[in-house]
Amino acid sequence: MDFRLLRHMVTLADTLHFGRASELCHVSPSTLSRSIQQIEAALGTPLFERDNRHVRLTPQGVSFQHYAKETLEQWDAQKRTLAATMEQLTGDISIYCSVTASYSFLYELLSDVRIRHPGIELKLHTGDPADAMSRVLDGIDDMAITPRPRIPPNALAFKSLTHSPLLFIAPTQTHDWLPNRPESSTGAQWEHVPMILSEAGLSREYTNTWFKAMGVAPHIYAQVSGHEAIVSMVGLGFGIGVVPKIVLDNSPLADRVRILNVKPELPHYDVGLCVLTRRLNNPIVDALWATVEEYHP
Amino acid sequence: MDFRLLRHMVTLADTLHFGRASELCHVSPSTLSRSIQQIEAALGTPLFERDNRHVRLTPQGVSFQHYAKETLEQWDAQKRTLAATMEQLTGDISIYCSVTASYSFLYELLSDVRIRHPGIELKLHTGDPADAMSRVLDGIDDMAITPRPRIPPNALAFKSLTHSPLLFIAPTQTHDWLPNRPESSTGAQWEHVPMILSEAGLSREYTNTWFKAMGVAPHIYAQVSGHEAIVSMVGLGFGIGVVPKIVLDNSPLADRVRILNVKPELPHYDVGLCVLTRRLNNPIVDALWATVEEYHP
DNA sequence: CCCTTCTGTTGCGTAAAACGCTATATTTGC
DNA sequence: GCAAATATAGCGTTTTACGCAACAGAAGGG
Repeated sequence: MDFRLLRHMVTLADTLHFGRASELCHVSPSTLSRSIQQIEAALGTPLFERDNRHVRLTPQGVSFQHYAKETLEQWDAQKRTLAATMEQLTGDISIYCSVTASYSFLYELLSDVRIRHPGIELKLHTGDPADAMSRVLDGIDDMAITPRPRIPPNALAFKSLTHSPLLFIAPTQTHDWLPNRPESSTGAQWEHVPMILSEAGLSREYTNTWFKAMGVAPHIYAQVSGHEAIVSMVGLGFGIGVVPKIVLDNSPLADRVRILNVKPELPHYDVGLCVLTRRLNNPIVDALWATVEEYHP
Repeated sequence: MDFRLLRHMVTLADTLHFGRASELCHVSPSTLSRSIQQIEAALGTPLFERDNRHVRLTPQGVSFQHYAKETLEQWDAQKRTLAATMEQLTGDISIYCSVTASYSFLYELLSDVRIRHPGIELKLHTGDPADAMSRVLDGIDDMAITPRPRIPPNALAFKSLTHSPLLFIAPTQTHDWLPNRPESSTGAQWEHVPMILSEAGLSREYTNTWFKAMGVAPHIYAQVSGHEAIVSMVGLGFGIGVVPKIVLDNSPLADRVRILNVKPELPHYDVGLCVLTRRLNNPIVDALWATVEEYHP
């Protein structure tokens, strides 16, 4: 069923005259006649009673006339709606990040996006940064804040936002298991220190590498998902943790822990935004990406 | 815009896969691809983001998907509605008749029609029978109760329902103007009798003819539209009236008037139903007409 | 890193359909 | 009874739609 047929039907219902209706529709009378026949065939019921001289709506015709008018109106309304949404960028973007990221640098970035593109709805999902990349690769989220991986998958685009040192943090209280000279670490000093580490993710990989270089296996007291919880547990005195400095800066429990001046230091954390390369074809994603680029060229 | 395109769009939106969607739609992938392009061209906005490997709805696509689903559903609903109305005859018929007709023989006829075709809505318009034929010819009413005209227009079909003598009625009280020997009428007897006649219509024509045969012009006291009012005025003693017997039989004022045994008698009144011949193509009109035929073969 | 597989799109020849002109049948009004 | 009006069927032409095959780009595996 073509909308043109509906228009023909409505016009004929208004004029009740094939000749005049066909002029209004800019078609020949025979075309109009066949249009009506086509609708009637599709419905299985006549819409007009007609002879060579008179045209009159059947009860079914009256019903269908209302239906057709409404349908055509809804079509126009839909076109107008879509035209309106085209004026500005409209749509959702979901971003996966840690709680810390949502508190710190991400906030000002998104504020700016919001002002420039009020039509874009941002959805922020927070969770363990270790899951970030797989969520983007699987298309669960459009973007994610994540430490730059050592070998970025080439389907992903990555843009650094900030660097942050990876720090050892200890409780403010003294404990007998604290390494006495962390500024010149040895495997023996660290062998029995209870460690509170990420279950997975880059910080865990770096820590593992660090311990391997020390020649000992870490004594893992707890594995935690999410850096924020590490601060809490360290603050409670359960052990020594490893978190990026930025997490500490944004933690309300920062005064319950202290930074250990450990040497050798852990590598810096290169935190950035990642996105599927092909998603940059999406104008909304691209608009956000472009905004990020201005902040971090 | 063809509904088939909408179906294609909805299917693709559900599967997000051209190959599978095209199978579900029983078309080739290329056809489906072009269908989507056609909709997008009509709307001026892309509905899907797609590359050679991924298909994804744009915000506009989400909006249009809902629109399309609803539109298709309404189409199905409309088809179901029309199919339901096709099961039984549905529609309006307007019948024009006198008050008397609506009280007497018409009532049982219409009761029967109502039982047989509950889908037919009967609209009864009452008024002066003199207008009946023109209202049918002008298409104001579908049918009318009317005395059979002497020369029926050949666009009209007519079916006798009942015969009724045309009667002279007089007040029950005596008046000096009453004809003393109506059973052998002369022009002199009737010359000064105040007559209460229809403004128009067959009863008036017959009465005019009758007076012409008497060789006098009637002394017309009042011209009335509608026979029922004639009974009232005669009952009040204003003059002698001419009405069909059937009107008298149904009048609550019948005991206020008496029938004059006038000779020569007026012709009988042949009351029937009339309809435009071409309106008999209408199944509803035809159904009613067929019912009448059973009553009056 | 190359190769295979998968998948949406396009070119093109064919098939279908839609369109308008004309003729026709029928009705209406004078 | 004749002329004007009017919806519709026939028919040739034009437009449109369809599917096959080829293509292009992307993902996944060895």
